[in-house]
This record gives sequence, structure tokens and C-alpha cells, in this order.
Amino acid sequence: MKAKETIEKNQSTEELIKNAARRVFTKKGYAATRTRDIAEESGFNLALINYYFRSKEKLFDIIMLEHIQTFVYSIMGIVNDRNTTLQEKLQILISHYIDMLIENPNLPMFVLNEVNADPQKLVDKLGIDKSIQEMPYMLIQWKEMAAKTKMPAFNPVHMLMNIVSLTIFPFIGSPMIRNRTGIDVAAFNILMEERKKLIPIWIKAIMMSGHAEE
Amino acid sequence: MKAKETIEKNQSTEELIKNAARRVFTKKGYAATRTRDIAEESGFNLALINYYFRSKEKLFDIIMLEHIQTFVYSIMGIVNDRNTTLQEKLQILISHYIDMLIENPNLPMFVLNEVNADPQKLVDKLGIDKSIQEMPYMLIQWKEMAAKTKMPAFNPVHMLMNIVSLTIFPFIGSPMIRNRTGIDVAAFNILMEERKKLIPIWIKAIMMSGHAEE
DNA sequence: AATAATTTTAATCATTTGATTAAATAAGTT
DNA sequence: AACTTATTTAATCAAATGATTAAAATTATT
Repeated sequence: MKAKETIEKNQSTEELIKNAARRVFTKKGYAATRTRDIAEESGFNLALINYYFRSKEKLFDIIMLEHIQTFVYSIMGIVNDRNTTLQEKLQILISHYIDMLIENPNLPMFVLNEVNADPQKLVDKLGIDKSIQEMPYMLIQWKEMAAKTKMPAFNPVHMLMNIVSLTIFPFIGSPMIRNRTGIDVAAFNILMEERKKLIPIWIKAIMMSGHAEE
Repeated sequence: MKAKETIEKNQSTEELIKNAARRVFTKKGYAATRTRDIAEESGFNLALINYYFRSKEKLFDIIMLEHIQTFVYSIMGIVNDRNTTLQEKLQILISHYIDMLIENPNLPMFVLNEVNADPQKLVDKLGIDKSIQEMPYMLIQWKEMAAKTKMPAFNPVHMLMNIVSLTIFPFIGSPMIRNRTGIDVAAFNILMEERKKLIPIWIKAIMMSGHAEE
């Protein structure tokens, strides 16, 4: 028998297994995923998985690396764009991320889980180089802005946390939020679409706060 | 042989196993935790774990239930307090949560993971009743405030998401944040202490935004 | 068509892992 | 002390699971 939907000559089986693995891994995590789950999900035999990828761990690493790249490298272009303002970058970045997260809602949990399990592994094994964290041009714009407006004196790491928190956390908490509030996936996604416009406004509001008050 | 540090007559062994289980489960999650890990962590024999708790799953459920209670029920008193303003409640709640999270930094990932794995399980198996979500008095205050100040027209669920996001996410992302920024646990905790004061201010700023712009 | 190379499968292995059992030790009662 | 109960352990089981192997089926090449 041949694979169900053989689209292309070579790409088919290997790619189908990888897609199945991606679905199962991102849904259940590494430890809870059985190689047999991937076999069943892909429609192929168990041995095929090992034939193509040698081992569960190797397959996982491939999936993980692709995710990390999606997660991290996609922002490089935006962040280094010389022709957009800080506020524009924020809008584009957040909009971009929310789009991606609507497509892959359990990506954050997946990535964070594995980072949690072994924070050093990504750096060592998957070769995430330190250059990523520089955020060159956006950081420069940030400091300019911080100097111009008498920004509150709190650590800029707070702002990074805030942006990431407001953007990503709703997806992480989605099952709980939906369970508690009763809203369904469609309604949830509408809220996320709203946040594309709202979060940049909120971030600006946060940046302008901090002068007054306790 | 007897258990290492027998503090009290009855409490000792069972409690020691539970504490060990809590540590291992919250660190590695259910699937990745071996009963043998708990045995080793507790210093007791493998069979003891099953002697006291029948099965891995039953032990897990006990741990989980306790965590959920810590996570949820602790806020009921604060939320229903007739003598505090909305802003005060926010401050108290956030401060309370951050204290708890500094003590148990990997609690959010643990809970969210298991909720993700089976959102219905907590409701069914652990009997989380719907009454929790009411947040009676705080919600009343919220609506009053929303009516008084011409609050922005966005869904109040956004505000709930924002409060929870800003408070909890930094702990979830902590390993990644620390890995990327190079700050250590102590420095991270100082930032979290700062957020006790900052988040309520930011929330207020967010509430007051949304009129102008865009 | 015949042969070689690739792809796929069924059957099987060796470990791991959750759980049980029966025996040993300790503690409490009479 | 004698007996009963509670606690702890070593040894072992059965199922699950990651991985391998050898053969069958399919495709490509001559």
C-alpha cells in the first residue's frame, strides 16, 4: 500500500510523518507522546517512523528546531527594519505573532515546556546563537524613546515581559479561559483579533504611566 | 529502617512522599514522572508509594487538587471583601499571587499543562464547581467603575486576561527570559517584587486608555 | 521482463515502568 | 513475653514502549 495522499514523489511519506509528529508532539508534549501515536496519526507503520528518523528523540529535535525557527527568526526582519517607527514595529510584531498563534495555538505551551525541561538543551543542541537576543535596531529606537519621553524608571525587561505576556499568555491560558468563561474557539479568536489593535495601545499607555501614583 | 526525618508520628511518611511527589510532578509533569523518581526523591521504596496512594494517578490527583485549591480558593476572601476598593483588591490580589508564585515558580506551567491535557478532567474529577468563576463582589465593583468612568468598549474578558497575563506569564517564561537576558533567580525575583506595585498602575493605565488613538 | 534499489510492513527484542506480592521489621496491646 | 497490627522492603509480574530485523511489496533502471 502507498501513502494516502501522495502529493509529490519524495516529499510525501517523510513529510507526512513529520506533520503527524508535529501534531502529536505539540498537543501532548514529548514525554506523553508514544512513537505508536505518531504512527497511528500518520497512518504509517511504527517502523517507518524509526526508518526515516532513527529515533523518537531525533524526530522530536527536528520538529522542535523548526518551531523555534518559526518562533524566533520570523521576527528578525521586522525588528531590524530601518523604515518603521517603534510603535509601528510593535503593531506589526504583535499582529504577526497573533496571526501565527491563531494558526498554532498550542505552540507556546509546547516550546515553553521543553525549554522548562532543559533550558540549556536549546542553546547547546539546537544551536540558538546569542545574536538573536540583540534586537539591534528596535533596541536603539527603544532607548531613544526612553531618553526623549521621561520614561518611568522601571527596568526595560518589564516592558519586554509585558509585551510578550499580553500577546502570548491568552493562548497558553486558552483552555482554562474558555472552560471558565464558556466562550468557544471562534469567539476566542475574535478576541485575539481585537488584541492586535489593543495591545499596542495598552503598551503605550503602560509606557506613559508610572510617573504619578504610589 | 525508619524514615529519615520523622517529625511527627503519623504525618511523616505519607507527607514526605507527598512532598517528594509534589516536587517531581511540578518539575517534570505527569507523563515524564516515573513512580521510581518519586521513590528516589522521597528516599523510600517504590512499593511504599503504591502502598500509601494505590497508584501514580491517585497520588497525582491529590497533589493536583491541593494545587488547584491553593491556586483558586485562596483568592475568594480577597475578592469578596466588602471593605476594599477595586484598586485595593487588585493590589492585594496581585501581591498575593506574586508572593505565592515566587514560592512556587513552576506551579503555573504544571497546572496549565494538565488543564491543557484534559480541560474537562479538573471539572469532572476534581469537582471544581462553577461558583468559583462568579467573583461576586469584585465583579459588581468592576461594573460600577465601568459605568462611572466611560471605560473603553472592549470586552471585559480582555481585562481579566491582562491582569492574569501580566502577573503569571513572567513565571511561565522565566527559564527562557533568564536564559536570554542572563539574569539569575534572585534578580528575577526582585523584578517580580517590583511588579507588585507596577501591575496595578499599569492595569489602571490600560483601563483609562482606549479612548483616543488608532 | 529481469534486476536492483527503495519503500513498507509484520514480527520480535530488550527496557522501562506501574503495580503486586509475600516476607521482614517495627510498634503497639494485652 | 505473646500476639496483633502497622510499616517497610526485596523480588517479581505484566503491560507498555522504543527500537530492530528480516522479509515482502513497490518502484525505478537496464
